[in-house]
Amino acid sequence: MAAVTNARPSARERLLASADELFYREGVHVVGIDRVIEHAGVAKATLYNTFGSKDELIRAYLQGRHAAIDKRVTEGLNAYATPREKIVGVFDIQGGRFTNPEYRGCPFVSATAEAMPGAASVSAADDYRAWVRDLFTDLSRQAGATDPESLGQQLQIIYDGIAVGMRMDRDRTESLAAGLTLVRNLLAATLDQG
Amino acid sequence: MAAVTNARPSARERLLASADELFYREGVHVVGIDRVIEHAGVAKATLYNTFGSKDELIRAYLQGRHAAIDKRVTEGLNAYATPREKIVGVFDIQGGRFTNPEYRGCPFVSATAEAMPGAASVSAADDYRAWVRDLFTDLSRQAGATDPESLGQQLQIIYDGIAVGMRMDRDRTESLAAGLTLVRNLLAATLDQG
DNA sequence: GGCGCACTAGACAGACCTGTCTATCCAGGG
DNA sequence: CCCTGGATAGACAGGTCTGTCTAGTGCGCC
Repeated sequence: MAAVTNARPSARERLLASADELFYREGVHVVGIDRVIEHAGVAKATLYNTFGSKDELIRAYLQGRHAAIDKRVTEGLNAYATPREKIVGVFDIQGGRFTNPEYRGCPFVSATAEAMPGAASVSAADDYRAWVRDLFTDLSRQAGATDPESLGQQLQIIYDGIAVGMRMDRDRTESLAAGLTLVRNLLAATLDQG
Repeated sequence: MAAVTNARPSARERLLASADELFYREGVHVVGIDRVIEHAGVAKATLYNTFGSKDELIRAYLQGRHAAIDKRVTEGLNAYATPREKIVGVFDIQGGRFTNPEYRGCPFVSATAEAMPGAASVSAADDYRAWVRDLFTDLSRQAGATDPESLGQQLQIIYDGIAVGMRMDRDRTESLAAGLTLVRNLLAATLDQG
């Protein structure tokens, strides 16, 4: 007993955790491979055997962020009863992240800000944005919107705008509060009566 | 005659034009000094004599963008009669830029995406964001909003959200149209009756 | 003519980047 | 026992980055 399968995480897991922390905090262009492997305690050859290139490591980092957000939002939405409440719920759930002092903006917006057209980050960001759009559109449809695509897109605009404001402006709670007001008024105007 | 004061632009002007083009199209981190000076046809020593560092060149580039937007918006707004129309006018005027195929997102969002805390780009972006905020807040006040600060912030969220969507999504006109709908509904809800 | 100044070309330093390669180690399974 | 496979450290190649420095050029103005 005490086989102590203390199981130090695998090299792949440590690399991803290190990449997630450093890439998010400082940026995918700013952080070099050497810092990622040094922080992970992993040899450089292991990184290239596992991921093949820095670009693919960035893709894996963004896919991990996507999966984590999906899980957090999907599970969090169970606490909300109606589709309409769930829409506001998305902003509540993500707003909790946004107000974290370590929040540095949407990782997909940041990673693609200076990406070349074919970069892995771009396709990872496309996937994420499609997921957000579908989430809002589906909830809008369930809430009985007459034009759920349009409402979904408007919600995504607010979602993006809040994320930008919370990264770049001083008072973050202010930005989140204004965004929530915007969402509630939008839902009232769109869903109550036609 | 024909003194042909063809007046080739000064080294400073050529550097700024080159930086504006390359930094905006490809990103301030991606484009190196060598490419800026080569495209400008200017010696490296001249760049460092004129601006002192790459960081200050980036600041000058962003200040130039800020001044150009200020001029374009301020002049464009003369065509709109009421404060309320002017608010929508800001989105019309900037929307024209957003739909340009060379649009690559808000230069301040992109330049600061991976900037270190003390970088020149951060303070230039702070100045720009304060200008946008004041513009919307002042117009909201003139339009008779009961809480112009709140309305101004909500408008900035929409403004930022449109810019993000137009950079990252396929169909740009769709994003702009949704944003304009959002703005009009917001104004109707906020300004008509109290 | 001659002075000063803005500019030019380009080498150079020193650091950092991604990615490859060698050589070694160690644990688990047959 | 030995073999395999994943992991290790670290040198290395070849390139790029910012910023400095030297040396020289052309032009306006006194």
